[in-house]
Amino acid sequence: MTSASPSGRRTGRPRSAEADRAILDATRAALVELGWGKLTLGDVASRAGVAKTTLYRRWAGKSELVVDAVAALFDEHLELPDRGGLQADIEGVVLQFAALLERPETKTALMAVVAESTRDDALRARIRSAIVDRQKTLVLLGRERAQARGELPHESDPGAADRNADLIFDVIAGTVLHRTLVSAESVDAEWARSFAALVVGGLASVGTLP
Amino acid sequence: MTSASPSGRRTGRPRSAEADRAILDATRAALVELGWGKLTLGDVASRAGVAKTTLYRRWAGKSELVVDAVAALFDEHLELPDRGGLQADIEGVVLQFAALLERPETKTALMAVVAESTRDDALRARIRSAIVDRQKTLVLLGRERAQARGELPHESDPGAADRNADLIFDVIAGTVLHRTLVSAESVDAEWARSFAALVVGGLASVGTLP
Amino acid sequence: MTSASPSGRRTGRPRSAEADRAILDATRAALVELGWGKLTLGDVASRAGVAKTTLYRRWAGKSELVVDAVAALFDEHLELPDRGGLQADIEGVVLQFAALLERPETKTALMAVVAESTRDDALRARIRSAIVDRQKTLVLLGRERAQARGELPHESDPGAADRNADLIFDVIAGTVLHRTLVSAESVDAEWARSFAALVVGGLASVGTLP
Amino acid sequence: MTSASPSGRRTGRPRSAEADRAILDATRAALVELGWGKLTLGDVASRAGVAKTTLYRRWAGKSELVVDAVAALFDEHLELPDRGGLQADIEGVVLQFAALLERPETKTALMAVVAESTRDDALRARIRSAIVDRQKTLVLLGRERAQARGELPHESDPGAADRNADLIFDVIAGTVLHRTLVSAESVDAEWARSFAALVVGGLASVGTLP
DNA sequence: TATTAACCGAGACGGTACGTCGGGTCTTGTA
DNA sequence: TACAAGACCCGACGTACCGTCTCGGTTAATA
Repeated sequence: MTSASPSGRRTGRPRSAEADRAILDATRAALVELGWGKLTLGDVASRAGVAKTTLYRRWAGKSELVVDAVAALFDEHLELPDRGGLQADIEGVVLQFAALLERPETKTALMAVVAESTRDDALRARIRSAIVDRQKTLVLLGRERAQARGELPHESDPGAADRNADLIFDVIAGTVLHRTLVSAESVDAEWARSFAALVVGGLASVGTLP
Repeated sequence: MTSASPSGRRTGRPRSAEADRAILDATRAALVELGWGKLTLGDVASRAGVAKTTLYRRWAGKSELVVDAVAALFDEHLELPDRGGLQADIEGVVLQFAALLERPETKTALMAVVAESTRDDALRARIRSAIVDRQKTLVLLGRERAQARGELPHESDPGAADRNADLIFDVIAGTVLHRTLVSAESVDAEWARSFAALVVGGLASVGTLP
Repeated sequence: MTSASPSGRRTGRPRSAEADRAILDATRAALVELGWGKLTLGDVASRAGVAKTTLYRRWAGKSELVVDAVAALFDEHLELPDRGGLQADIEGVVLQFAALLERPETKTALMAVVAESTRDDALRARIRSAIVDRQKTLVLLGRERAQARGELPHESDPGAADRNADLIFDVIAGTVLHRTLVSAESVDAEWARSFAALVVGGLASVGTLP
Repeated sequence: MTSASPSGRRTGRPRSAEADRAILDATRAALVELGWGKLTLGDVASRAGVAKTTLYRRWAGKSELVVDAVAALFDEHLELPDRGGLQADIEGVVLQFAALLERPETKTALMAVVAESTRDDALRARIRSAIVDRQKTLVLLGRERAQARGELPHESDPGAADRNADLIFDVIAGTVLHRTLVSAESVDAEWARSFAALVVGGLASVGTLP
């Protein structure tokens, strides 16, 4: 008897991990060269040296593939180094996020998959778990640090705390996104300083209210 | 600036204004039913009772058509009623913008055309002039009113004033956009109040700094 | 009023007769080069300088297209020159038919479409009207001539006459087909003479029976 | 002559004879259900409860497999019972051959593999040895019997005798094939009688010629 | 009022990509 | 070594849209 792995497939040739990697790399390269609109799955497959069927066996379509391809970039490039103070931490994450959004593959892909996700719940869930929620942990971590430093009070009502974190997350991510992709202007250190000051000021004033 | 465009055509049958209207209406209807991704120009044409030729004579492609179709909604539905105070004005515009973004045609279209525009300068310019700049005037108007009420100081340096308005615009538009489309959560009066308080608090604290 | 062609399409761009011709030519060329098995409609289209859609607008599939393409060859190359006697006429048509079946495009195509037609009634009808029935008229014409010459009696029962013609048709066409494609041996003048003698002898002996 | 083919493999697991049988049965079943055109080797393998590898180890492709599958039917169902006279013997073999060709698996397969064989010499050889030559022995046997009965003379020139047998074979097999598959009409006893009469009459008249 | 140039609908056209299917090969674990 | 399973590469399938191009026919400003 032995084995009987509960869910896993047991027989047949196993899927090639090499192929997975090659496909995601090819997807990012194609995004850089062609952008979302002109990217085709046939082209991705041939760049990856892989048959189209191999690609479709793993991903249901362009959107799902691109989400996974750019999610890896978010994992690699977003972190929250401790800069010693709340405003400096915010500046840091803003600059990091902006740098990510200015990469050609991210810039062209992120808005597109979000647009698709407005009509596709499964895709939205995938974006949320692969990209959005991971960014949000940075906000939570930043708050913890600020509270440890005494820069922010400990919130007594946990519901209010969550709402507050969500708000701050939308403010930071949304503002940088809009600046970068809609206004199409670059984020430099000075802009990051101004924006972080605004947020910190806002937090301070809100914190004083009951 | 009367009429008589010097090089304009003079003879022949003029274009049907009826057709323009029918096409834009059909575009919005198709966006609601199908979303950006599944919208096809052939379908728009047949909904509008119009030949594809007629459509292509007026718009270069899907993106341009959709920008014009949703721009009309922005023109119709965005304004800045005077609610008597800066924070209330911000709350009002936030709720209005959120309501617009929750319409199915806007939700699916706006991110998509922005995504396309990351690779197409002409499209970006069209979006800017047809949609973005018109929203920005609301920010400028709001500032004027707040200054007239004495809620905000007059900025002496015009460059700094512009930068400030741009920042506030990115904060407001970006946050609402992110909340609505990325976080996919609705904007209610309470959220609008919290967010507006944050912005006003931030503005106050920044205003006090040199 | 005037026109109103009852069934014909009136509006829109008319179909290109040039395309029809180019597609059939390309089909024959591809049959020669590749044979039935390796012939693809995409390749035919590109040889013809035509889009695949143009091809599919006219023909439902490979079989239908090939039937039409080879039918044209039958029309061009089968006739019944009067050689002055029944046996000589049969020899002539046998040689002609064999020459047709030895062309590479016919050889590879005819059996293939007949094979397909065993499962497709519409295809069988198409083959019958485009190819088979036209050959059969040669048999009927040959009989008329032979009767005019006094070589064959006039059949009094029309049903028996039809059955007889069908039989002779199956004998002639079938034997040549089998010799050429199944036995895969060539048909020369001597073989044609032997075969025609057999048929004429058989006819004579049958004719003497009640 | 038992086994022990000199160069044959000796070690390892021997091939399953069960699998061979299951594959050929599955092939015939699939031919009946799907016809040649829609028959796929993957489907045959799964019907047979066998991996595709196992199938490809034994046959090079669809054509070869189908030739073997239908050849078995020819072996089973063709024989030449002695009916006491040349014409009756011919009628018998005609009816038998026609019955075979009216089976769905034979009907759809035979023309298809012959069509393939026009471009594939190895396949043609396989068809010849597995199917055609076995039918031809019936013709030779029939001639022997007729000569024994005194219905046909002994041919002095062996070359002419071979040519004659080939001709009669093409006439009989070809005519039945054409009647059944091209004309798509059934072969009944009366048609068989007419046709056999024609052949016997032809043979008689030819026999009298030098 | 007649001319005439630009418009209009319909739909065929050459393309490109789609997502699926089948062919034949290869790579697992098991017998 | 064979076997079942199933992933692999390849190439064709038939469809859908793209944006362009004829068609025959209409319409309004101009001459």
